[in-house]
Amino acid sequence: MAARHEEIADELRRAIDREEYTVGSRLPAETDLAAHYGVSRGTVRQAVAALTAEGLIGSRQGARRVVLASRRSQSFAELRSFAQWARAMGREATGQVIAQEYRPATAEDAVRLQLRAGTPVLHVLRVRGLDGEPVLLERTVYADWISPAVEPIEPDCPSVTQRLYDDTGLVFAYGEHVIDAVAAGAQDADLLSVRRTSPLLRVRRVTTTREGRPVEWSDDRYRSDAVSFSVHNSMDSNALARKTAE
Amino acid sequence: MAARHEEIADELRRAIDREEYTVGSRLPAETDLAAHYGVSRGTVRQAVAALTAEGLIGSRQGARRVVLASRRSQSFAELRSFAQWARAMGREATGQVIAQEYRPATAEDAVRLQLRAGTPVLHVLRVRGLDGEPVLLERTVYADWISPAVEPIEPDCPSVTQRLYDDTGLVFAYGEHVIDAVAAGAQDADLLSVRRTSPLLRVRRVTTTREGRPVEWSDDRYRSDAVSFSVHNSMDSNALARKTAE
DNA sequence: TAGTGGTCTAGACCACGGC
DNA sequence: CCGTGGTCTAGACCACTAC
Repeated sequence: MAARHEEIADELRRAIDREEYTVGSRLPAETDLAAHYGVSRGTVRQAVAALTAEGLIGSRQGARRVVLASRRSQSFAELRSFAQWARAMGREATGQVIAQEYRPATAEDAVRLQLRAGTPVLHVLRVRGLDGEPVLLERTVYADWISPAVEPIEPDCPSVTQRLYDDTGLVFAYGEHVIDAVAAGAQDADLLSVRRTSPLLRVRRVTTTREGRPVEWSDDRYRSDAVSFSVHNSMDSNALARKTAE
Repeated sequence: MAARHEEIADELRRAIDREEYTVGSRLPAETDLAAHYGVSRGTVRQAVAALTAEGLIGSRQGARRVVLASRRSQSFAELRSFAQWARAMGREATGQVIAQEYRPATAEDAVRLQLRAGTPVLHVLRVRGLDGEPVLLERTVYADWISPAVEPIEPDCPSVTQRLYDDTGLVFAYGEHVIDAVAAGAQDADLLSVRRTSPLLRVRRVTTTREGRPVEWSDDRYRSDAVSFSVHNSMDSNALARKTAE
């Protein structure tokens, strides 16, 4: 099933969550772990590399690895899908399509989705909520080749990601996010039940397939009193960068 | 000097930047790269793993690696330091301390900086700008053990990170960022030259040493018309997570 | 079916850290 | 000094892709 190094990484993560290894304490040496799990040192190194990338443990040449944190950051799957993220928190995701229509791709659409300008693309305006409370307004544009699979989905489908996976086998694999803050406009305020000019957290994102083919791009606006983003950085995974406005 | 796998990773990054390998094209097979660079397959794999974590290339078992992007995301050093980030963009970073004083650590300070409540900690309010235009308001609290090195720094020092490295050898290695949006308060508006209630991008962050010891924590507020954040995700480095407000 | 990446092994040497 | 992690090698087998 899963690779041996993944099993070992999981066991170590669980041990840290159980506080068998407490924050600040040292992990056993690579050779000891290798002996304990009956694998070679290389396999152990694959496992601990995953935890290091997650920021769970730190390492310095010559010294034992140190446990840095116990709470795992959310998984990639939870990031990709609003519904999966909600479920992981024990809350119920809701969704409601407000408007849905085909429009010819603008120049911007064409660049972001890597298709020809004028190609009909599907625009969807969707409000999403946690336990019924609206927290997110999504303005999404789907590429022409995936639109036929999106169009027939029921307006109140709680997880579009899951539906697309079930129907087409599509897995969202890579994404680029640009995060800033905007004042709520009239439509934003109305649909999110906040006052006009309230600060909203805006995330503009492009989602692609595992092969790098763009699937959708979206302007997401979150109620900032309800949702925030958390980014963890380490020397190994430098995923966050500041950007100036164009 | 640098490890061989890092040299190879650098060469591949440059080749992609030069568009020797264009977006969408395939990288040579691992065995070919190994032969070309005169190293073993394992070393090549270390190199391409770095590019994969950066989101530059994608891979699927059985198929050649594919080039996904050409522009590299900013380096970790640029993220950690406002001045280094500005310089990388060809702009000049400015800074001005507005207020600086010692206060006893609150319970929150004590938890975030892992020290005892009541310990005197250094609070610094600093405005930072790009080419003279204010874009960022930093409210930073420094741990007691680093405060003596921070206190004597000139109020208009453009790079505190660089000064601390020069003076004490301290390297910021890990950080946790929570990002949301807030409306500008009276002081925010005044110091950033924006109207009250303007949306600001807020980043609350904790910086630690490589060993995981907290150095400082800060409430940073960016003018959202001037700065945004960009996050790249891949299956390998899941650094971004949504968070609900507590 | 041949090629390719994913996984794993069993060694080796070096640089750094802690005692 | 000895233990540890960082690096590297030269092989092996398997699962999956592309043709």
